[in-house]
Amino acid sequence: MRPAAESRPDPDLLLAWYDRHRRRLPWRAEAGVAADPYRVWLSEIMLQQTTVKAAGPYFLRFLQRFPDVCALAAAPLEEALKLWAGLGYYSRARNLHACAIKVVEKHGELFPDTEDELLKLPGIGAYTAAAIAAIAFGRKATVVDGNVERVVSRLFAVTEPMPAAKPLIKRLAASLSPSGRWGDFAQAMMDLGATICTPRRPACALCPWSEPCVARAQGDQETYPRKAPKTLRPTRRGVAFLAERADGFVLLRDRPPRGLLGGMTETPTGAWSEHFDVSASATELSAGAPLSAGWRRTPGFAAHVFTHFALELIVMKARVPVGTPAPEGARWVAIAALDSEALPSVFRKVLAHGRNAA
DNA sequence: GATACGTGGAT
DNA sequence: TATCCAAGTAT
Repeated sequence: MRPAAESRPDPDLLLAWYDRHRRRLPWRAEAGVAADPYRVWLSEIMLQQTTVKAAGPYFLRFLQRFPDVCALAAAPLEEALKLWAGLGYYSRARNLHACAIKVVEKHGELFPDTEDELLKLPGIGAYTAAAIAAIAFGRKATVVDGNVERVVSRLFAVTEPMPAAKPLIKRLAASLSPSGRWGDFAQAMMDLGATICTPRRPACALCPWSEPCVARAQGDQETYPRKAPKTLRPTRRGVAFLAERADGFVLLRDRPPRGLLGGMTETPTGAWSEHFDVSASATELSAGAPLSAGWRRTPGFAAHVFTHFALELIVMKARVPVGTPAPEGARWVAIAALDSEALPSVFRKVLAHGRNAA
């Protein structure tokens, strides 16, 4: 017979732990100080599927450039995309900008303070609506992110695999109700998952809820949350074109407004396919080039891994005369100015690969 | 419900 | 090196 946990998790115990271990984060208000909804919103969008460490510098740069929702709404989308470059999931930046405009134009420059209204805004889903309602406005809300899913699945030993278990986990999470302090409680749940109830080697000895944790009692806490088998990640291949002018300019163009890396800047590239012919000649590879020039294949390739596929790009390189006009839709950009372009990491790799090649 | 959508760090 | 993972959302 398995040992059973003998009590239910006490929300006040978690809040007491939170008060002792509260982390200082760039977007987090000091204890007892009202949070700024704009900062809460901005941070929650940035933290979607993104580590605290990665989001931190971006948050500070955004806040400096766009101190409030009006500043963000008044700026062109391109400004926001440039500041977002490198952070990933670029639809977040597009929705962020759209949301700012909507808040200014339809909500009198104030974020709505209920989950239902927040949910109607672009880029705000179930998690973020609950998080903003609780953290920025102190509303009662069940905030369930990946941390909370892990904490709850262990507390109650939920054996149903993710993501099918999400509704059950939400109900179980909702059963953990503090008597107040909903924002602190939400952050405490997430902090517990981030620092104690970690995916691997959870620090159960330091956990305020180790006693009522069913998985801990069973000794199989690391096996939660259970997950369905993952699918394979295919490799796509293609060609990227690096045209470099003698005076230190490279050819860039803008990607379509939606979809993968939508609205961002790229080095011109052909189609990416799982059935790409790797043995093609330089002439064949140059067929999709943005302009005619002496294209040469550089050794190796620029490799990048996305969530649902890996990418290997052959980098074709050409030196062109200073007077060469940019083709329709493309533009010459000074190498010294690349840092201020909305260039995703994959294209920074292409540039590095091509420019390092002989 | 399944899939598209980035990136960099940890193990 | 391979895999997993991180404060999810939109379609």
